[in-house]
Amino acid sequence: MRIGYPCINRGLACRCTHGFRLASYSPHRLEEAVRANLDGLQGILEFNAARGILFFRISSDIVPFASHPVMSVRWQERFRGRFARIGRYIRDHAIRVNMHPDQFTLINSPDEAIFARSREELLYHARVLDLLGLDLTNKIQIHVGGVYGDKDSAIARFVARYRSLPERIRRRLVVENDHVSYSLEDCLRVHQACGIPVVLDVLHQRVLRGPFGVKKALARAAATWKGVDGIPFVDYSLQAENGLRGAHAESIRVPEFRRFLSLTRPIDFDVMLEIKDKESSAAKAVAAAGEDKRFFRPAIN
DNA sequence: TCTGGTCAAGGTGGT
DNA sequence: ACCACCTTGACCAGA
Repeated sequence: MRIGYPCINRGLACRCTHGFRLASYSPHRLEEAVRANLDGLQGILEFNAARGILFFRISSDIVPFASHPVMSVRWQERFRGRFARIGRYIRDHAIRVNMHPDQFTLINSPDEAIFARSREELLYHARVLDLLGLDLTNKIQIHVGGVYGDKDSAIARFVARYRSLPERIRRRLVVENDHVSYSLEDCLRVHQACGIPVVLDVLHQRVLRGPFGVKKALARAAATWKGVDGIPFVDYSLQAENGLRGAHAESIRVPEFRRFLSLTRPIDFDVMLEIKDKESSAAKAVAAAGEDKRFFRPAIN
């Protein structure tokens, strides 16, 4: 079990999310942003590794506008060496990473142009992980997408489109349940049809299916992962206690997290904490999980 | 230097 | 038909 957080470290000055407006695009601007993002990523990974936080979601902004027609820089060649160095650091420190293209990436849209753009966006994400030289346990997670008035045909379209994707994308792609349209059960149907591994989002699952059965949900999601995919991971977030519906909590609630750990024993999995205060909650979760036999400690050297 | 409106992309659901 | 919300940060124009 590794524990991590997505994209942003709130305490460090380092960031890997430097961007700019499309209107201000220039090759120089792009190169500056990527350089700063790679430096920032390295800094965040070092911060994390020193604290036993060995799971991290790399921001899709690492190369701004990578799949947009405006892109005119051969960024893969330009930054090959820097990506390779960071990748070596990731491997040497037994870190696992993932990426999560945002909600505009829809492989089941009836609109072929939207699918084509989504495929390009997925290809970009695969290229980043390939440039880092990371194995197939480092995943790209997306949602099933829209319903378009008919869930059965929307799922069938997802499956057909998934099968048509290049192996380079398919081998890293995993699908996550959402809190509006596609429940865990829906994602398992998708898995049955095409073999894609399923990421459990613990909060979304509770929203759509009620408060019970976390372990069963996890066991069913875990069964969709093959050896080459590594152990499964989950997205863990929690509702703000007195906030509006859907509002995410500011900070982890350790007793609740401990219950989650004990409830899911002995299944081994990694945990992505989608919580506002990021590395601060991750450090608390690492401390809480330190007592757990599943928690991963790399050999020190 | 500070502030707040706005940012590539789509879909859903409420009015 | 239209608009807010998604999750939230941070860019950038205008003061």
